Amino acid sequence: MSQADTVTRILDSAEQLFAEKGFAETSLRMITTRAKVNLAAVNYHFGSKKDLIQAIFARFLTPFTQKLDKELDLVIAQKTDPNFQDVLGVLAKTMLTGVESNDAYNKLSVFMRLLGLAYTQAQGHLRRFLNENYAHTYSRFIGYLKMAHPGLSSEEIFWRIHFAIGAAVFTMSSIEVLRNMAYSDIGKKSSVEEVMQQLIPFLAAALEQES
Amino acid sequence: MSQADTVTRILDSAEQLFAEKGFAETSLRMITTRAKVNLAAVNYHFGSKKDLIQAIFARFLTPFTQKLDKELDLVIAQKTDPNFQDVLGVLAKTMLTGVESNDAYNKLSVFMRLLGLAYTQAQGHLRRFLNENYAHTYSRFIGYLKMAHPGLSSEEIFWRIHFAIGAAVFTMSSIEVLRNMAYSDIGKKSSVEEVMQQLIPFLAAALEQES
DNA sequence: CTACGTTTAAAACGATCGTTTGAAATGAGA
DNA sequence: TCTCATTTCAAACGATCGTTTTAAACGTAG
Repeated sequence: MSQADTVTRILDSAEQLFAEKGFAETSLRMITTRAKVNLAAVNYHFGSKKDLIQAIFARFLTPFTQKLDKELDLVIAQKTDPNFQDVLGVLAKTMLTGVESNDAYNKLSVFMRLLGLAYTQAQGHLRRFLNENYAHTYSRFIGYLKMAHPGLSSEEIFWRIHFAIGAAVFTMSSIEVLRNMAYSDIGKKSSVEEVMQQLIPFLAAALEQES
Repeated sequence: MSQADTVTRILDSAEQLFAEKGFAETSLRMITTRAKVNLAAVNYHFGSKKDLIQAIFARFLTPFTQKLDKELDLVIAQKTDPNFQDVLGVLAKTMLTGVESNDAYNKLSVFMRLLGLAYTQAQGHLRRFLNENYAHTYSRFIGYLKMAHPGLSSEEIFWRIHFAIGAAVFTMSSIEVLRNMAYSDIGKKSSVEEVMQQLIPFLAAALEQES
């Protein structure tokens, strides 16, 4: 009972702090202080700092990829040849499921920032972990996109997807910096939701362009 | 004489290592070892690690923004009302000036990775530094984009530019990871140049879309 | 209540970090 | 050649890091 509390509080605090500062810049002492648990609790419950980082990604990604897999099953069951928008729609739907409140928007953007860090910061162990556990669903998703757009080469699909991921992840990664810049530039502080409503058509236009 | 060598060797080594590992993950001892200079040389010549980071950005950005300013002057002299492509073309031209060799491509991608880190990693001092020294040229550039596309609101311009920066910076930031992923996915290792030739039309399509 | 596995607590470990110190080496001008 | 400011060097500083250790507190089954 109190064990679960400790584990959850560590995960919550670490997630916040890692998203704010990055992995190397966040010490276990910061995490345990914010979580109001003993310093040794991280090593006791998770083993090491690396294992803690992987646990944070697993907590989000495992249910996420399960949900994504099921949604892909659904679309394929309805339509043997889903088009580009169908496939992208599955991703959008999965990402936004359960996202109604502003709070949920923030959780999503926190996790996208972590995803950005996973690419950006070295952390070889993390890339290995993500590859071993989630590459299957990722490949499946990319595969459907290829099938939906036979006119595009595999390379074009691959790079466009990652350009799009880049725009999304970078924006969410530095959204606080950007919102402050936007505020001083245009005098208005956009909400996270407003930013996403600008981002989606931007990505759609870029992904679907003719080559 | 030997001073300039020491300073330059430190800057070169630090630039490489920061781009590979990030700021916090790179120690002064790694830098001075690779540069083959004494550990104390960094503090002697630059003052502190923070000052070294700023010096690296200054070495690239100061001549870059000067060149960009001059190119903007040129375009304005020729055409009082440059269109969207004119303004974006200035940026592309400035970025690609002197970039013929593969080596120069790599230098450009190294610096874009550093720019990505500047957004991503906390480093409040760096954001302050960049803002104090280069915000003027940045604002000027954005201003011309607004003038060229009066149909778009300031917010739309702002966010689209940063979506595009995100796609570019993220791609260049994680280009080695992505090239390896692409290699295992599609069996071919794209060159940096090929990736940029895919990126440019992607960004153009996204930036210019009708709303 | 007692015994025992689980969890928490305080303290210390060795390693590494950025930075400072003081002396040795260097090199150009008088 | 001697002088003196500049630069390099080895060594050590205090601080902080992730991790380990050892014992105390806790909770539950017998």
